[in-house]
Amino acid sequence: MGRSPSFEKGLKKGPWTMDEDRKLVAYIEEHGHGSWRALPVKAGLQRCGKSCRLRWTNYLRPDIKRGRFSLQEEQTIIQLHALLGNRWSAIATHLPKRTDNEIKNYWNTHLKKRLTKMGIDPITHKSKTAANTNLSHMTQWENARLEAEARLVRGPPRVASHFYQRFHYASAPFTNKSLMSQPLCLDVLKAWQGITLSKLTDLNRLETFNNQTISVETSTLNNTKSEKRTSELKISEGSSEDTLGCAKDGGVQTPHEVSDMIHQDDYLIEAFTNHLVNDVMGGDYEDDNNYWSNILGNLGSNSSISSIF
DNA sequence: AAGAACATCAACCGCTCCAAA
DNA sequence: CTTTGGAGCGGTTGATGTTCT
Repeated sequence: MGRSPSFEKGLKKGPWTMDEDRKLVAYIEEHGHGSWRALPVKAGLQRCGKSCRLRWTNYLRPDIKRGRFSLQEEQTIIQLHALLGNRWSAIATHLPKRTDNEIKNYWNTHLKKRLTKMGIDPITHKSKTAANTNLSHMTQWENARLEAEARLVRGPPRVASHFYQRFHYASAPFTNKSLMSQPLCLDVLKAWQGITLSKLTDLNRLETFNNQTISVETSTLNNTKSEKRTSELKISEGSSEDTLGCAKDGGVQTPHEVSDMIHQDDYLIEAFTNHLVNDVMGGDYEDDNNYWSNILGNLGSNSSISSIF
């Protein structure tokens, strides 16, 4: 492939100095970045345009959140990675203020190892061992949920394009500020998850899971911090019918059934969307609580999964 | 205390994509 | 239609920091 342009021109490489950072920030704040290729000369930097762009987008940009990833963010990354693979830039669009590079690094240094430790293949996101039935159960349910999310991420559904627009572009229909600034498809699924869990409580459909009740406190879009709900999930192990319960009309649906239903029934999406827009979106969900901490908290400190974290 | 091993993450490289000529 | 060049993406490297022996 030959030598890089920066080598040929004798441009500086390696870590950026504070002075270089200052020059780059000052220039972009005054003129915008414009053509990255032309920027270094105009800004008085001995760097290639590519290096400047990287430094700006991954480090100097003012709208970047740095530091430790929240467990909520971790969950989002894992879910999106299952859905999108190593498409870091696509994943980054769902994590406001995080860069693709940062997410990629975090995945490679933390999350990948953690999933491996849990016996989950970080590429396929499936349980590596048949013995790990609890996790595969969870994975199965998660997959059904992710399929629905994939539909929303990939493009407009066949029905009701106006609904899609209202979701995909967090704009006029919503007054909540937190909704204005980020893609909504994930939130749709969060809401769905919350609704599903709350329905479980309503219908009191409880099965057993290793004789253990996992109590999951859910904070959905319509739940403010002070109005969190607690749902009890009991999952039947050894039952021929997978029943990580999703209750509907008094019955219990398996993840497969839900997945099929999602595939076959666009009307469901519209109905759900309707419900979400009309009944749920009004609430403040900035305090949407933490998936992992709740799960782990309720599993207890003796749990083998807890020890991984 | 010192060196080895491991972890982290900023930065680079090579490649693809895509718009403009 | 083909070529060209800029922008962006994902994989990888390597400097630095931290932990272990």
